[in-house]
Amino acid sequence: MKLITKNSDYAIRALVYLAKKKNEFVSSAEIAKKEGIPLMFLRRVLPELLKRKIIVSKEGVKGGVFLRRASQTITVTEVIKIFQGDIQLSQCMFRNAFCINRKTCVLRKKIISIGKMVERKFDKITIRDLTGKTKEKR
Amino acid sequence: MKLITKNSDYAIRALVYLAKKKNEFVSSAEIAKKEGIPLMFLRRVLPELLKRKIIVSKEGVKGGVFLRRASQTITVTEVIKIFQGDIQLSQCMFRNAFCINRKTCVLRKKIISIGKMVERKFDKITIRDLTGKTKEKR
DNA sequence: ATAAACTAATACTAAAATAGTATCAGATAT
DNA sequence: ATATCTGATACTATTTTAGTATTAGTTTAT
Repeated sequence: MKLITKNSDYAIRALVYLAKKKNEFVSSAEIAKKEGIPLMFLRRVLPELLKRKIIVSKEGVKGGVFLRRASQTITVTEVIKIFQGDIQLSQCMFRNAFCINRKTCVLRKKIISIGKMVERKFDKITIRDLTGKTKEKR
Repeated sequence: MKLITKNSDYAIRALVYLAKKKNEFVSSAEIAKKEGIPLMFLRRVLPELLKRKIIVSKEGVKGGVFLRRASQTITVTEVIKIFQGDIQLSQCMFRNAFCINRKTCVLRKKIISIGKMVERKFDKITIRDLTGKTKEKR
């Protein structure tokens, strides 16, 4: 049971890195190097963040990316959803024709609510929280 | 992000089925048929439950399995751990040599605590809870 | 105008996890 | 003796995740 894949992980790290450097274009090569992310992997991840308008990019020499939105408005949930979609349950609970109890299935309901809870937790974590610039909230 | 795999799912379903039928040997074929689980799959899952002493089995004609422990003592966490192991974090956070901040990494801490929370939630759900025989606790 | 430094898009391969199947040996009730 | 069951194990298929490579196009500096 893995909560976060490399896609999301790398994206989050990149965003945190950018949050620390705000207001200047940073190349993907720099981020990759500093954060230990495979460059080619990162270069497939960043355009997703661009499409969702989380970052701005500029092509060409002295190009790169930077944050488009304030780091405290970007949540971990948002990033995870881009790369991993919604939290999925055991799929047969939805699809399996044999599962007659689908509508009343207790486990299904419980798992859904646990998924929601995880989402809410991640929702409270912003990129800014991960920069170490803010004091931890309890 | 999938919370439960088929292994765990099928095992849980089988256990719930058994919990409803307590005190008689039930064949894996019956469980498979009634619960819509691929028979051969289930027959690989049940021995794991046997090893952990969650069920008792008898070979041969009129053989089968039944619950060894009271259904309210068997938790979903216990079953999930058998098949999925502990909740894993994003692994690079542990392994990646480049992650200098490992010890202080805020995200890592947060994910660990979220994982623990999920575990605690599943820990509160017993097989009995899933039989529909008990009234739901809030 | 052209070379170097950059991103965008896409196609591809590799590795790992998950899902499912098949086979054979042995136990037991009848 | 045989049909009905489990145990063990090896195998294949599918899906997801991870990572690489290629080509095209943009922009700055010279």
